Amino acid sequence: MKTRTSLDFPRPFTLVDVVIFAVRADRLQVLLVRRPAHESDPFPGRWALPGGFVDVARDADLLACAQRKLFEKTAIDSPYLEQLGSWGSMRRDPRGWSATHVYFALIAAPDAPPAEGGNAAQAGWFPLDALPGRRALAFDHDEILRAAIERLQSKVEYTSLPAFLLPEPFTLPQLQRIYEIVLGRAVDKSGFRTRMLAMDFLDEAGYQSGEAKRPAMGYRLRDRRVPVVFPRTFNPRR
Amino acid sequence: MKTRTSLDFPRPFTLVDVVIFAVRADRLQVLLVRRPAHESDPFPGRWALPGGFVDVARDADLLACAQRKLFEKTAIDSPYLEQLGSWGSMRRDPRGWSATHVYFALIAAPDAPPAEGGNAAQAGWFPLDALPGRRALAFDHDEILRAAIERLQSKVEYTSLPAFLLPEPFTLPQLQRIYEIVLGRAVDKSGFRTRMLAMDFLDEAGYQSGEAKRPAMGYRLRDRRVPVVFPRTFNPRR
DNA sequence: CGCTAAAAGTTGTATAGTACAACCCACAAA
DNA sequence: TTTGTGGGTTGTACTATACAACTTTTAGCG
Repeated sequence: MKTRTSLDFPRPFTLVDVVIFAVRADRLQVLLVRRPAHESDPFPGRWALPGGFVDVARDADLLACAQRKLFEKTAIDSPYLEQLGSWGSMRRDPRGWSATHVYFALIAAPDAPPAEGGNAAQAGWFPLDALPGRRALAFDHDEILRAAIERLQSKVEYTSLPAFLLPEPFTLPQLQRIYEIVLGRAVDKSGFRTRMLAMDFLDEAGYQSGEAKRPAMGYRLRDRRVPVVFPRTFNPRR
Repeated sequence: MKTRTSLDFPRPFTLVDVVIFAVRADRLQVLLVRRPAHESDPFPGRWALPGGFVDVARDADLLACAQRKLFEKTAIDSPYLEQLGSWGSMRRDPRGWSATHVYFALIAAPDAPPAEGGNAAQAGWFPLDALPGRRALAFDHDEILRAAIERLQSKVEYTSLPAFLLPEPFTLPQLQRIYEIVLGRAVDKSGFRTRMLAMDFLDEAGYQSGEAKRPAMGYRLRDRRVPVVFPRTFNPRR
């Protein structure tokens, strides 16, 4: 290895992309945007994760950049946001060596379609079981999205992550439903309740009437910044 | 947001750093290297994580770059290597906006000091309880190192990660010792064994005599690429 | 006004997986 | 041959939970 005293060498592109999850219509969905149609752009017209180049003048750091990109697409300014990982290689972008820092966000389901935010790019929600076909996304976004889904599903087994997919206050049956949707299987009601309440991360917020037959207790997260980690996973006795 | 048709805008620096862990002398240790002493370099003479700029000509992707940097420092070519995360901001490097992709590696303890690899940089192993003082590392490497330690310790609670810190074949008592060193607390022998064997990720490799009084069964990992995830954490009855 | 359906929430039981502790076993050194 | 040390096993108590049956509270309706 040579010691580099000069900084005069080629630099890769630096990007930030965001995988935005929400539960809409009882299904886990992801927000995708369409690439511009100009033939001069890579992957014109293809669906892609929202994101783009870091702007060294505007973005103080990677997280701020991710928050900016998320806000531009959803007008949501304080979602749950965690770093997923980074992908970089000389091949992933035809324009040259590029590396993207990927975050994943969990937001409460908006009923309306995504805000167009004044910018021309189309955006759309895609249920995970109805994604654009394999290899259909731009760049390596197929692979990134798979990694995000895997991370989400595995963390849902042993954390309170799904709580970030609901607007507050939410009830325990609602929360359980989200767990079942993300995990793709039924969860026992009794065990679920004792576990959630035992972890002591929820604050009561009064009974929620009107939603169902009998009013259910509403809860808020005591700390919206970080999920709670359970000491065990949910283990059905197969 | 403007659509960027031109690629003529400033790019951040792109780096890769590696946090290399090993257990030596019954303590968890990290490999650090000294920054060059030139006053023109940032943080001259300070300890830092091994790493540096991505070389767009040599490095096919981020992982390859991390492997290269690790090999240059340790001459080890197939350790356990996983991505830790990335850190990027306009402030972390005085030379300008920079982003580093950080990997963490677990290697079997080398008895010899780190290979100097022909390059002048000094390198040294530091036990976690005897690190250079707070704020002593270059860049934001203090923060990165703390994150790496946190990730390692939390994953050790519920994965087979410590197995990558031992040369094969290893015995269960040896493996248990590594768990105890990393976790910083005693682990029950009986429970440890049943758990490890129940997870079915070890292959017997014959009795290892000479190590202790009574020969112990040696084991090899069935799959050296990925750690095994346990359904529960170790939970002493406080 | 009471009956009924449906969802919220509770209670009870069997069981799996350990934490803890006491034990036996194989070898090496004296 | 004895003895010490670490490897490995066995046995018991306990805890969380999976599963299932149950009670409670409301809305809707005749």
